[in-house]
Amino acid sequence: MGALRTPREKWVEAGLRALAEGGVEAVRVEALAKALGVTKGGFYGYFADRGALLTEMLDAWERESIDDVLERLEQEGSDARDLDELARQFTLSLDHLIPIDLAVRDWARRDEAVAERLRRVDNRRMQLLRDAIGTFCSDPDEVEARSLLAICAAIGSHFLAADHPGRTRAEVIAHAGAILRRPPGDNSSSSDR
Amino acid sequence: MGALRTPREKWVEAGLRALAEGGVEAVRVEALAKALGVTKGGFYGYFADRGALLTEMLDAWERESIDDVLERLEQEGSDARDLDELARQFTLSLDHLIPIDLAVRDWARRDEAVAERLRRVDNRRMQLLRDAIGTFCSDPDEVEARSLLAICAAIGSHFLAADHPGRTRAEVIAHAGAILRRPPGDNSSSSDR
DNA sequence: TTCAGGTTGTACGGAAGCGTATAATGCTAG
DNA sequence: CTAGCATTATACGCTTCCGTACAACCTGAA
Repeated sequence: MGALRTPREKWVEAGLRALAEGGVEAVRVEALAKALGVTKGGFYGYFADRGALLTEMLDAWERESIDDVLERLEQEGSDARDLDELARQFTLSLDHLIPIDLAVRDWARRDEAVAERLRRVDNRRMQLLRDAIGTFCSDPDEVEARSLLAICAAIGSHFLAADHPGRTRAEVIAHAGAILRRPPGDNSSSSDR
Repeated sequence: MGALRTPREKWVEAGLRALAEGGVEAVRVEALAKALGVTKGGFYGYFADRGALLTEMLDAWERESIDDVLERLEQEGSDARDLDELARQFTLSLDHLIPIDLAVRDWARRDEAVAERLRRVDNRRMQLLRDAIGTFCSDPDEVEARSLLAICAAIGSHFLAADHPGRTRAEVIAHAGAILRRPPGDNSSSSDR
């Protein structure tokens, strides 16, 4: 057989890179070919059309986003129920995934199939947060609200352009994490008993 | 003179509608013309090119986003320092602006000029939040962190696809607001005295 | 070495989209 | 009513992109 010079996976990788940098609209067959140093000639041997590549890209992203984080947490003996550790693993393993993640979120607003995948990923992450926060917080409503704040901070801070005079964004985020980790005091207005 | 059938402003409005629905890439001259029931013939009498329209769209968005909210707050006698009231006015006046806002955020990740405008808007909103939260919170670091959590929740919840079993997203948001409004108890780990 | 297979380059047709040029149109003032 | 002028429609050239067709090419096996 002929050699497999730029295999299927290369196209997916290049597609995800383009997605991260320029959004869905930047995922163009001919542009990816140029980035790979070939022409689009071989592309249609692997994929029916551009849509097929986009689907496969989402498959890869969903797998990495869910499996990688979970495996990393479960296999390295770290405690998934520690919010600190969770945040660290998130930012570590998601590091290169974040730009893709953000692009997918915008994409999902206009494509229901993408939204469905994002829902699976987000539900998975929310459950990790609930478990972690549940270790020091008994009221389920409070757990849910804190989890929402945590994941919104993780997402939203990348979409936020505001400055923090005299501070670093990372410092403010750290303080926000401390707030969410604070055990609810008796001054809580909710019926916590 | 001839009549002004589809004035400059119509193009900007149509552009913002397209931006809200499909992102920057959906702002196409010929598509806007069709949406306005005309052809692109007259477009280039008002705008040098597509970029000029985009700039003008950003002008309009920035003006509305900042001025409208501020005027609404200052003129209606409502107390800008009440977080509840602030949140209400935000969701009210930003209601139809939210889709545009989200599209601009994604756009800003790839265009420094857009990021600069977004920074102005976000800084303005952050200051409103700081003022409101500062009324019941003395530690500046704590104020900053809570403001960040608040604005990230406002933004991020629109990019989040997760479900909240047995609850409404609005209910969880309401609880999150209650957390952020909770005066810091003595169990705070910060040097708050 | 030769040949058959998959793989790639090149060329094509068609659809959008931009921006320009020019003709048609319809107000509106005089 | 008419002439002038702003507005609009139409047509064009250009570019980019998609997807297809086919020829050229490599590679490994016979």
